[in-house]
Amino acid sequence: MTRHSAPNIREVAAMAGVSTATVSRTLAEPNKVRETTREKVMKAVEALNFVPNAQARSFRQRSNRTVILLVRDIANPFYLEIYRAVEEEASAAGYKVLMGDARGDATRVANHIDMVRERHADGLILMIGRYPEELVELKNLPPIVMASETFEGLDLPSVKVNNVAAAKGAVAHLIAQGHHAIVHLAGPLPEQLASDRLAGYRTALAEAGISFDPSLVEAGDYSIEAGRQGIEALFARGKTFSAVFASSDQMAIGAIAALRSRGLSVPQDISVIGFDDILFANAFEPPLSTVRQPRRELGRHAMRMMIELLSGNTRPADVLLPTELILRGSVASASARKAGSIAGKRDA
Amino acid sequence: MTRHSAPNIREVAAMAGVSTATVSRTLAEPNKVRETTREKVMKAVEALNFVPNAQARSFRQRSNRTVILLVRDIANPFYLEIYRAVEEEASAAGYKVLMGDARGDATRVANHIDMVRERHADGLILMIGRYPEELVELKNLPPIVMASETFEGLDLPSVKVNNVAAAKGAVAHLIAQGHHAIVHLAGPLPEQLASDRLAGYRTALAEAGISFDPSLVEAGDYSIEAGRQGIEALFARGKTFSAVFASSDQMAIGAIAALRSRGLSVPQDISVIGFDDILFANAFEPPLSTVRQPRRELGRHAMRMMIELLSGNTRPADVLLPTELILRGSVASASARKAGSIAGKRDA
DNA sequence: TTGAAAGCGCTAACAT
DNA sequence: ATGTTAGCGCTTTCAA
Repeated sequence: MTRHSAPNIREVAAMAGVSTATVSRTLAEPNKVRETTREKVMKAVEALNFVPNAQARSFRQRSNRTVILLVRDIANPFYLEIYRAVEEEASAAGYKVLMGDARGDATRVANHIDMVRERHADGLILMIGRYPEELVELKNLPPIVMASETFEGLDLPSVKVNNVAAAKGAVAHLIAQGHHAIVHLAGPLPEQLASDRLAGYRTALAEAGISFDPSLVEAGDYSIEAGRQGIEALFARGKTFSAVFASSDQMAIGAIAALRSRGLSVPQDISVIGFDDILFANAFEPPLSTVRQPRRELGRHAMRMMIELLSGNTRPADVLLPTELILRGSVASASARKAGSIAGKRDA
Repeated sequence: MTRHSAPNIREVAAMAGVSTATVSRTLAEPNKVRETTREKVMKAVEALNFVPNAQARSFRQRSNRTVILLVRDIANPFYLEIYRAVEEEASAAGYKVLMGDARGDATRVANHIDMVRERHADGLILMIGRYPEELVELKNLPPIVMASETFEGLDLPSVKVNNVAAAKGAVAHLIAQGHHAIVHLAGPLPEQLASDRLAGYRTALAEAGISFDPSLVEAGDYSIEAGRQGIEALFARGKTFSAVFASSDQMAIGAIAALRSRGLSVPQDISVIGFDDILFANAFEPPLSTVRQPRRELGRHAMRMMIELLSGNTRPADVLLPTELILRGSVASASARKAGSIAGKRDA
């Protein structure tokens, strides 16, 4: 005689000769039951191959220990390491992580917010740049933590890097190498993240006494394709420049591909700095100079803040993480540029 | 007077002056209630801002319309497009997708299997190469669909490409270009996927009358780093070769980086073909020749098969998808190689 | 077409 | 230390 439906807690209790409460306790807090009882229960659990129904539990407890990590674009490798860190931190605390892909589509964002309202998940870690309309009408916001990006004028707990300073540092490096006509491949303006990096770019120029030329700025969605298109647009407008500061490694890679297809090489003709330091940055040719974000820390903090938000009632403190300018082969000095080709250097 | 807890179906029923059953029906099957009733109910729903509790619903219905997509390594962009397709197909059918990362770690796989046993999810789409021990003891397997990879000796519904034929085609192309000493950067042997591609490689050699040299094969986990290490290992053993067939684009990219750091250039000195056609393949320098997998179709089929498995009781038919050899700049003919610049000193 | 009522499987007061 | 019991919010027979 074979069982076909999963056993429930009552059957275990019956077999062990105890109440369902005792079975529940044995499984949840084993040290709160007498050892002999625990043994009886565990024997029944194993005999019946009992697996507690998590749905019933989370229904009862009104929490399913699941959070949604909603990212701007899941195809950007930048988010993967963040996901990993979030997931590690989460599973250590008994949480699950659902990764969602916004793809710049408002309805997709709305769907994920609904999942929280419907209690599919307890909270939302947001890595998107635009404030979702759906949240406006909600009187009680669900538990939300912002990671990497923030919305202007909305006070949500956040963890991010100092984008203004990071961008300024990257551009200052280009200027120090003798570059003056520097393109900025920005994120989608006027989002906060994109604006911050643009501000850093402008500050670096200003401090070097270089006047800001808005026509050297192209906005895009951080994708390879956006980088390609940004460069094409500049050429189409007849702009000349000797360096590019891109707001993502993907855009930098797209930009380099576009430059190459115009017969320009990097860094001999044009220097390029990206942002993020994705895994591919170092394997790329030339190895990409970039602003490294501490993704692991970003993810860990985001999840920790979420747990804090979910368990306590305190609003977690905002966190600002440091960046690091990683110099590889995609930048050459403007003078070397005139002198000729410079071989790129790669990390171990 | 502000509400602080979410309203439940009973409050809606009370306000609308109907039973909870009617509210439930209005929301689930609106055409089964009289229009006037429907209007009353909807008015109450809106007044109270009622959002049905999905946890209670799935608890009651014993299904939460969630499937887990468990991938080998979430850092490999190959899986992202698959995820997208799975997610699209899923959300069209009212399903959610949870993406899990196996990272070659058995306990991580076990955790995800437990999630299904605990009814956190209804089914499992597996994109991993090793049969999880945990499944052996289970008498009733949870609903599982294999995508891209399969386990030998276990009959699970699967969707994948013809790896033998695809690998054979890629290697045959290298041979046609005059290459004889061809390295194969394989996946983790003896997994099915890795074995199939190795078989294709061997078949192509055999058909060209080239004898198989096992020391030209290096196994790895499809990562950039694995590609790099594979090439280093070959050099360490003093092997010479003029072409590389890698079992993933990531390995191909790692291989090219390693070759470059040895002063060898691609394709002038060494030709390289990858597998997958990830987004970066085309932006890379040189643009990577590769075997394109129909990721979108792979994902769509996997999810459709899962829905079929979950709703019907039929075992979905296996699906075999075609691949396409994409020729870009990373392959040159062996004769052009002799004519052109030889930076490599290793192979005389 | 609608309502009454019985749970789904579990946990957490409260009682013993 | 253990048992009793009352639900969590919803769906779904079954009856009316």
